[in-house]
Amino acid sequence: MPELPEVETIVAQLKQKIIGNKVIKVEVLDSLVEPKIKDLTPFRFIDVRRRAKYIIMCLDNGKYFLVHLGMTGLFYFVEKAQLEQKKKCYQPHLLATFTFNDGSILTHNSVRKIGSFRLMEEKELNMALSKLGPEPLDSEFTLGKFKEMLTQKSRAKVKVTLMDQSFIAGIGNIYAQEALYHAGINPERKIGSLNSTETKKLYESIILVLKEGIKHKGTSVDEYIHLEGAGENQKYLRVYRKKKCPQGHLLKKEAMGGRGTSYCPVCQK
DNA sequence: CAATCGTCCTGCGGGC
DNA sequence: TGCCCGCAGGACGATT
Repeated sequence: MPELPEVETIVAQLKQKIIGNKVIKVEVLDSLVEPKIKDLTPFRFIDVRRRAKYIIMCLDNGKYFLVHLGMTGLFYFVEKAQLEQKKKCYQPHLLATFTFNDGSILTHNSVRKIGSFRLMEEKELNMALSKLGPEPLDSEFTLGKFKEMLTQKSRAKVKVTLMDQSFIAGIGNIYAQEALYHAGINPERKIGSLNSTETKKLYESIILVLKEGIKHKGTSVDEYIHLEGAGENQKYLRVYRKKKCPQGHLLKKEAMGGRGTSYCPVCQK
């Protein structure tokens, strides 16, 4: 599922491929968006950004596409010369198509359609993003800041809190489990029970597993691929969808916050 | 305030 | 062999 590292990877590649290109045609298969895209073209993309798990595509007319990939959202960028031979890759589960003046296309696809693709004015965009917590890879996210944030949540379970987008942005079920294993913390622990050493370790582990994810261009389990193929981070996972931890201990799997959660009863205290 | 549940959606794998 | 069931889960709103 696309979390911070997956979205970061896609955004970096979109920047390379679409900034400055003139869009001459847009099709979005969503009854809420369709009326809004009348008379939108032509326009150019002037920037692509990430906030939490959202992709923000900035248009040169002051409008924005705010995209959430849900669990199965993908982008394909196809050069004009390859449109025919690559049909099988970009046709299934098609939700949106941008056609550029050089004949290349950008498509958005999603098997389960649990995501969103909205055209917004700046005010709406800021409203939609206003409730998100801090970015874990920002320089402003310091250990001191993290400790201060945790004091507001002392009775909540640590795993559920890491996945709370209003608490901290961009962490989902994969990287929450990976960070907790790396930090040696049981996902069911209450925030208030973490001592100073554990808090520091968790802070460092969050940053480490997210950076690992970006370095490997995301985790390709189920549908996720980036614009140039599959990610590699699934090769480096420690507990997510695993039977044993790297130490060889049998993992436990329990539902937490309605999500499957694997953890090691030996390594994670 | 915390936690859970239902909702959206569809492919796939397990079980019989 | 084929079919049905349930699981996978990000975000959000309602409920406990």
